[in-house]
Amino acid sequence: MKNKDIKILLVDDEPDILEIVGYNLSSEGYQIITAENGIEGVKKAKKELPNLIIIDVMMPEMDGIEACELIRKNPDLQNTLVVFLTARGEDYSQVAGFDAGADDYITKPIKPKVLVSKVKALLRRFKEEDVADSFKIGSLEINRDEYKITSKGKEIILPRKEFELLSLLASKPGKVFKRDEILDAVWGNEVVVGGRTIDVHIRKLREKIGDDSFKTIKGVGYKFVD
Amino acid sequence: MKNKDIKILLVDDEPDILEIVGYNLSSEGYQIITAENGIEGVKKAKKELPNLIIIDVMMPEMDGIEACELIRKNPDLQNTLVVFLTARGEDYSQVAGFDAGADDYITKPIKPKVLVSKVKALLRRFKEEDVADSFKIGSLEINRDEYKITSKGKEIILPRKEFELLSLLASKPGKVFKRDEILDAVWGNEVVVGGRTIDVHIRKLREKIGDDSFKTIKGVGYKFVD
DNA sequence: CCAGTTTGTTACCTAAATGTTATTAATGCT
DNA sequence: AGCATTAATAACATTTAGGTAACAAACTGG
Repeated sequence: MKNKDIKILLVDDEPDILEIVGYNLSSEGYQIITAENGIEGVKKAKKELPNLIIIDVMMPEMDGIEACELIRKNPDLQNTLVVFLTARGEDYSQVAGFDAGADDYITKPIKPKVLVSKVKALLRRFKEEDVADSFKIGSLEINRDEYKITSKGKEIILPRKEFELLSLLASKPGKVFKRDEILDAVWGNEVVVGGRTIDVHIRKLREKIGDDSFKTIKGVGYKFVD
Repeated sequence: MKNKDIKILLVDDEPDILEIVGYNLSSEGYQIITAENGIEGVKKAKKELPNLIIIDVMMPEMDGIEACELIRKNPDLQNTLVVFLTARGEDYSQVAGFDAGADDYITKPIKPKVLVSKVKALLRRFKEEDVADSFKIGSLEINRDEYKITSKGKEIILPRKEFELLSLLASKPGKVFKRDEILDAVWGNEVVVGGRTIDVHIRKLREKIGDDSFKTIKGVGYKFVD
């Protein structure tokens, strides 16, 4: 999921805040929707189903806490992230906010950097859940995003090339990867390396993961077996 | 410490206020003690040693400011929190109140939700259990809200960047954070820092927290291990 | 079984990545 | 302003991943 597919709803009664926050987030590529009070905010949330809602705690008519509670009641918005804007020192709002189902809060005065990185961080979680770039093969567990490999419950640290080579082979157990394919995928098609390079890396993987996991098909390439 | 172990003293000459505040707080489980004037308030404070005192600024005989000053003089009440009740607009009392040693104030008319959240927030420090945004990793305890880190029971004070870096890495033990990710999260994606910046901060953390807790994955990034 | 070819293995080298320390710059606090 | 703390950088040291060479071993087809 790309940033342009992510909708963010901003709810604040101060147009200045809407503008500055909106500007900073849209320059990251996010789709921005705004609302100027809690009631409108809840309405738009239900209609637009944003991925993230940034809502001011202190607003006339309906405050952020109340709005958040309403939002949380809507089943379509269960997975929506809610972030509160609070004035520094309004400590209580954090507590009440978390009670109401907020995922995070940002204190005013707003620092664009903080704002953007917080939003990114929150949405990263969201993206990760979507993709889940990890898989299991027998006793082997590979998490590409976290760069983590677990073999028989034990964590193994692999250098980059080895990691990439393993995760390539293990991504399709049983498939024979030709040497050309491997070079393309792991080294890049521009890079030229010597003839023994792949072998050496395979060897290291055999040492660390287990000899039987890697089969050589002479004249063709290698395959990973469970 | 649980709510039922927390004592709150309410001091106000208006029985209505005592009742509404008392009701809302006792339904949160707090122990409530009341007093109808400043003199009685101070007396009960010394006797009961409450964790929190909510005291009206405007009272006959002895006003809240005076009472607060007396309370602060008592060594047994040094850690007691004092919150003032003031009518909106009585600006002077805030200033005078903080001088007198108040920790916070609440304006009338009292909104139960605001009151309760404010009290919760103030009392948070007494209750380590239900603190939001804090977590434990092995012998390490991180409380993001309070900017506090405890390692093996000993409190460690970390500067901002180090704190943020550590709490990032420790938030997902085992996950390898790529240098880019770290820069994004800790420094913000706009900031450009030199190539050795992360390393230097990692180094400081290794000094303070322990060398083994941080693993380097060359060409990728760092990870925190238990 | 033999010559040619492909792959395995080891040891070694180098560039790139990271570690370290000292110094400078920025920030915050009184 | 002046001190103390923190952050960033520069300069240098160290480490390691990754590549290679050189040789050994294994497979291949005839």
